Amino acid sequence: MSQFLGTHQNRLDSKGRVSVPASFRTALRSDEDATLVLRPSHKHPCIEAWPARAFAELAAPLDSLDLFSEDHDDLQTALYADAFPVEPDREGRIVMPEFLQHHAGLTDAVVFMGMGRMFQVWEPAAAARRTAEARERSAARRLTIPGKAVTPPGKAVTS
Amino acid sequence: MSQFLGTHQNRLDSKGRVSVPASFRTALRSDEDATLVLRPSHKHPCIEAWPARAFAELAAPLDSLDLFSEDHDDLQTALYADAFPVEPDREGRIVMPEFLQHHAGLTDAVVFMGMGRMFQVWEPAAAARRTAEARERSAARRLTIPGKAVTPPGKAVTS
DNA sequence: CGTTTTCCCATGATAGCCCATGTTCACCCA
DNA sequence: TGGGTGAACATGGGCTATCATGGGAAAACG
Repeated sequence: MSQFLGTHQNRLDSKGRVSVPASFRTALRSDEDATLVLRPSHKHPCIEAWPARAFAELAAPLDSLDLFSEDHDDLQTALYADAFPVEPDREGRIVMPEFLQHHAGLTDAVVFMGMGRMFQVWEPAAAARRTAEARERSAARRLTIPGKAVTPPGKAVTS
Repeated sequence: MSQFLGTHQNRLDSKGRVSVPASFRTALRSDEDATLVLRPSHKHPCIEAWPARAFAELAAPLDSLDLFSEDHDDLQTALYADAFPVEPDREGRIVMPEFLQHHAGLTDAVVFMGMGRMFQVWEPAAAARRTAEARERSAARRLTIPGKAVTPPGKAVTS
């Protein structure tokens, strides 16, 4: 299964490097291209990390938009301009661009949160808050994953 | 597909390992991938264990949800970030992540409860309380099993 | 030519792999 | 039907490969 699962904590060294958790690396290896695309999340103070492949798929819908529309322009800018491609070194580390460190408020320790197709990078305390919030809200609103693939998509989130 | 049935009790060793009950292992082997995905239940102080295959089916609908909805975000976080993939060693044991041991209040002995598509892992006393409660309430409300051999959609995932 | 970035090697810690053993359970045979 | 016997199971512990992390040397950059 090539998904990003679980939560891991590693350290930023003096050069701004962090080891990508081993399990995430193996998930990455299933892709032919080990490149990661880092971008600031626009919802949270964290960094999103997409495998190159997945990022491409994510961006693909852009092509269907009107090339000269405002929306297209904005989206394109938002999506591409803030993106940093990084390649893990042979030890499996990546360097966190200064800009992104600042966006996520990273200092010493960093937390990697698996999100399936991609993963997020957080400052530990912020990560704890976020997971607590997500757990709470999922439980409170009785969010549930629809059973089986039989369910027509759309009425997905049942109570 | 074979199912997880019955209740078994085993011990956590000093390294945090437990033997998965033999009958559950054979049920697992019917899958091509023996990986288990462990997650904290959000309804009970116990751990849910899903075969990789079943977990993938469970999570698949997430991809069809609106990428920008809050609900999707919360669900994704709650589902993936708290998930721990584990692979039984050749003796059929798995290591219980510290975090999950704490969530379920595990100390020495642990109870495995078959739940059909997946199974749960409990602290023995809590398991006893839970089964008693479940029996009682089923009897009181005269719950019956919905007809057909078809899996009831919706109910499935609620832990 | 100085400074920064990238590559490479070294090391301690950790987690996973593998072998060993006591015990229980099931099956077979007397 | 009871006892014996063998295999499967649960458990313990050692050892090795992998991982995370640090630092130094070479290369790129301005």
